[in-house]
Amino acid sequence: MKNFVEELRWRGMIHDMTPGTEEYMLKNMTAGYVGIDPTADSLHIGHLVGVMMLKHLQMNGHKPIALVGGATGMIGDPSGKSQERNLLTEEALRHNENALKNQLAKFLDFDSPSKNSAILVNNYDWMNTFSFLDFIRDIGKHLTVNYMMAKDSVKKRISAESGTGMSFTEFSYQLVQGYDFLHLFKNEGCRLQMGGSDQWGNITTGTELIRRKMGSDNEAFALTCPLITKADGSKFGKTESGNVWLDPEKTSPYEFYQFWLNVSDEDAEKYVKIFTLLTQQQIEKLVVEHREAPHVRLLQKTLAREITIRVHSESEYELALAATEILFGKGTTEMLRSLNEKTLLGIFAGVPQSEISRKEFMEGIGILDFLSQKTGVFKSNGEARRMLKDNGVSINKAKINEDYELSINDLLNDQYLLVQKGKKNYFLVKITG
RNA sequence: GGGGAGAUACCGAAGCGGUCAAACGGGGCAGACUGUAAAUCUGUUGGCUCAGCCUUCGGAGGUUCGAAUCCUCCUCUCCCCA
Repeated sequence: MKNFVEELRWRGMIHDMTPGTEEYMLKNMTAGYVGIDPTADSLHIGHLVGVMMLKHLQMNGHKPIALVGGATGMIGDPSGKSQERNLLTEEALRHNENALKNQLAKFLDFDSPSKNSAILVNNYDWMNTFSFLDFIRDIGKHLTVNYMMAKDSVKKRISAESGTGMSFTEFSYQLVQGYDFLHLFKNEGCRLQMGGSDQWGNITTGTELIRRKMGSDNEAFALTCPLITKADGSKFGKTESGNVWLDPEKTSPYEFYQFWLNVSDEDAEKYVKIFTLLTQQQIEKLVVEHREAPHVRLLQKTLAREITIRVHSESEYELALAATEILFGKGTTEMLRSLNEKTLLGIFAGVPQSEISRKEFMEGIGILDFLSQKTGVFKSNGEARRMLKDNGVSINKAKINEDYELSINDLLNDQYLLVQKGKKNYFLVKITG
């Protein structure tokens, strides 16, 4: 067996683990699982650490299990939450489960002929038919409320500061998650649960339950990774426009690529270890090169390339790269004009778009009206006016001022206008009809 | 049930009869610098037909030439005592 734990260790992906985990895994092929809440029909990059842990698990010869928390998602994990969660319907759950599996397949091999093929399970399938009475008798009996109350996630919610209190439903969450582990232990021989460090409490409820129910010679293990942080203290995985999703409909490959490219130097060193499969030697070499010439942003580019190709595709990556070149590189009006329609649309796939009829355009539109009312680039005429005054608006990569008059000569491919607010915000306007 | 404090723009928070579209801080956006980074500096941050006008200070009324500021009622939040 390859040393899975060591692999995670040098990558900085271990926060805590139960004693004996490393020793056991060196000797035995181990099935391990990570739980994913099916609250949406796409993963976002916050899920990626868990997914990468499963990936390494499989690459090191162990068996990864992705557990979709259909049942637990219906309850809502109280960890780190200050409020009760909304509950999902079964229909939504199934839809989400499917979508998640497709995305996970980009990382994990679900169809391997070997014994460590990845599998996907949904705890709804075994919790669904588990009656309340059976559950509290067979499972609830094994753990004391005292034990459950001692968990941080519970303590925080019960304490006086959080005025809302905690429902019985959420209180029982850890027990349900704990039972998942027990179920997988019995049915899949699963001995390891992994997750973010905030999951430690929930995971150990599972190992505890297994020990009490199965006897102390049946060991189960917990392994958590540190919460991903950003050097500036803001939350990882969020941009101004919200979550960064794997689904190209929610976050375009271009935006996705940009997210990773914009990572700070400090974070890039961490992330390249966590989110790419490059070897230790390769990464060390990259880090050295990066430090010699930080402005080249070798780390960010490598990081962005690796993840974009894995999540999307080689060609999506090429397109994102081309878009980046034009938008931020030495992109000029001439370059824009030289693009054919297909390339143009490909590049700006993730950019907000709006339409104006040709008739209206030909009749002449005032620049203020165009920027606010007609296209929504700015919320109000006042804002548009200010930005023009501040030299913050470009059309087709050329700065314009308040006196600018739009004409047919501005159209790219005879029907598009590229409006730019500041350096980074693009809008594509299409002239229709 | 009794007593007290409060509700101001994206958020926090000043203002307590006119000079208030409302100080200050944070956040946002833009400009300069730069590596599409960080830090820094500058501008801007209700709307419009923009030296002017219109709508905003929990809601509804009222007093006044004039109200975010005073009065009445209502709604909500927080604190203390039972």
